[in-house]
Amino acid sequence: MEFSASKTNIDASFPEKERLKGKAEISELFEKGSFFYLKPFKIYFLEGSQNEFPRVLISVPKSRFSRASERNLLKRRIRESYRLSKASIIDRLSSNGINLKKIGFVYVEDRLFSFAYLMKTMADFSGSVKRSIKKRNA
RNA sequence: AUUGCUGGCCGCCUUAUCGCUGUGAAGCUUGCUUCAUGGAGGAAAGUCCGGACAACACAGAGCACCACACUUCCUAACGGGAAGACAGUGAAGGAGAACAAGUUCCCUUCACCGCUAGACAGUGCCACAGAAAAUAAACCGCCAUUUGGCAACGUGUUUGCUAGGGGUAAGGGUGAAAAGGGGGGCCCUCCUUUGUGAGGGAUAGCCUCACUUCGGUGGGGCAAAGUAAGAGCCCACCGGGCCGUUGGUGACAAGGGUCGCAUGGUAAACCUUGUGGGUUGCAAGGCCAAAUAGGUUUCGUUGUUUUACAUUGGGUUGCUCGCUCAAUUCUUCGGAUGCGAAACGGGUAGGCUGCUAGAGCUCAGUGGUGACGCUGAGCCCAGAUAAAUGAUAAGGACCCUAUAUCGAGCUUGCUCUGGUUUAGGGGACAGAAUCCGGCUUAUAGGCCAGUAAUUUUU
RNA sequence: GGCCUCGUAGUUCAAUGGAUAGAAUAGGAGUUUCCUAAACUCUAGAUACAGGUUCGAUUCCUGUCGAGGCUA
Repeated sequence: MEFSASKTNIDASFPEKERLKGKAEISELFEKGSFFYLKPFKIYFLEGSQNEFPRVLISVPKSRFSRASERNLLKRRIRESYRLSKASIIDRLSSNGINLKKIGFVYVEDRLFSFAYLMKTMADFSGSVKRSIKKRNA
């Protein structure tokens, strides 16, 4: 498939241009994007054109974790798990003809989950996106 | 050695892989790659104080408002710290006249602790209880010099009962507090002006000498106390007020004289006195600046309008608006408005700066009881911004629990201040956001010093 | 980042510094009723935590903890 030519670019890095920032950009995701629940996240996404890398937002609400160190720890774990499973996610989505522009991970559980659990969740991510899109179109 | 208290210090380490980010260098595809080298704390937290820095304001003084409040020192400054003073609490010891006891009070030592100016500048408050609660006060009692009534026989300047008035703070009970504290007010003689009289003695107390375990003990000397009743009256002592003296930089302490000395507590009630405080905060402030909308100026364009949607006067109506009638003024090279273009300035998103070399860190010497200061040498040690400093794996050290075994003890199958093995579990509190100095709060575990108690050994 | 306000029964609110902290409602028990509701009677239940000032603290002061709000 044609996307495989650019597959060399998909490594395990997480540079600044793959992060979602700025008030207008984030508002667009939350107002126009769709969402679904995948424990422990509420995941927002917005579809885009081909050959566009998804930009990612990670959010841990202050109301659930009042300690700044807990929020930092969770955000690092989420970012690390996304970074390590990014290649397989994009590969599987593009093979199904889905291109995402923006993704938002919002942590909605009250407990701190371990890194291994988050890795498992990331493995289910692409399948959940596919199901969500099918359900929305139906 | 264990446990407790106080103070100080540390707060996992190593390797590999994959990532994030600052700085420097090189390369080119000018925003990427490669290499090198940095990358959370003792509280980064709470935002409780104090500063630096920045913008704005500002002749000077007073009032108001807010904060602070023993003294001296440290400090850039502080509501912070150090050393002291004084008060309070606790413990131990001592004194505590005349039988014992030793509460309160007093003295000494040690520890802890204090938002510790002023309560004779003024105002307010002090519930309940209690007679009385702040200009003191008479409920039950007690007293007899007074007045009235009744009774008695001893017929009186009588005695008893009772009522009113007067005096009195010993006793009673209340309360957080009852007017500074705890004691004493004894014995004898004389006089007539029967008195706060004179004299003598005793005791407390004071002075002095010797000894001392510094707490006292012993010797000598001087030496208190008015009254019908009662003691808040009198006497001396401690404490206190006022005025000198001495010591201390000072808070204050010691001691002398004088005043019997009713006048409490609360200022974390109002208040008074003294000292200090301009306001806002790095999202301060400075610079660059897209798109869209709007502003100003210029140019272009016959798109629209310019005898009425203008002005003035009259009528209608109580008045206004409205309606209606009449008059006036201007002109195409002009005005108003629309459209298009350009420029200018403001300024949003966004970006850059402020931004990290500092009241800096380490070491050595030195002054000071100490907080801390001074001198010299060396060092550069986070700067993110939807917010970096991480994840995984392996190994090591540490702690806890259980098991097995060795050792020790004896009650001989149990115990442990011990050593080793195996298995399982644990690693806290917590994340820089302009920067410093403090305070407060959270914190698994470990180390050091001082101190108290207990046990063992010498 | 900066600033302000408030914590009282399960809930909503009271209470000059003065004694057993009050009321409504919810809860529990009982009376009434064939049963339930309503009504009536009784009952348990709280000053966020710690320290201080005071004879005495919900109230005054200080510090923690928690909740809510304002500002850019």
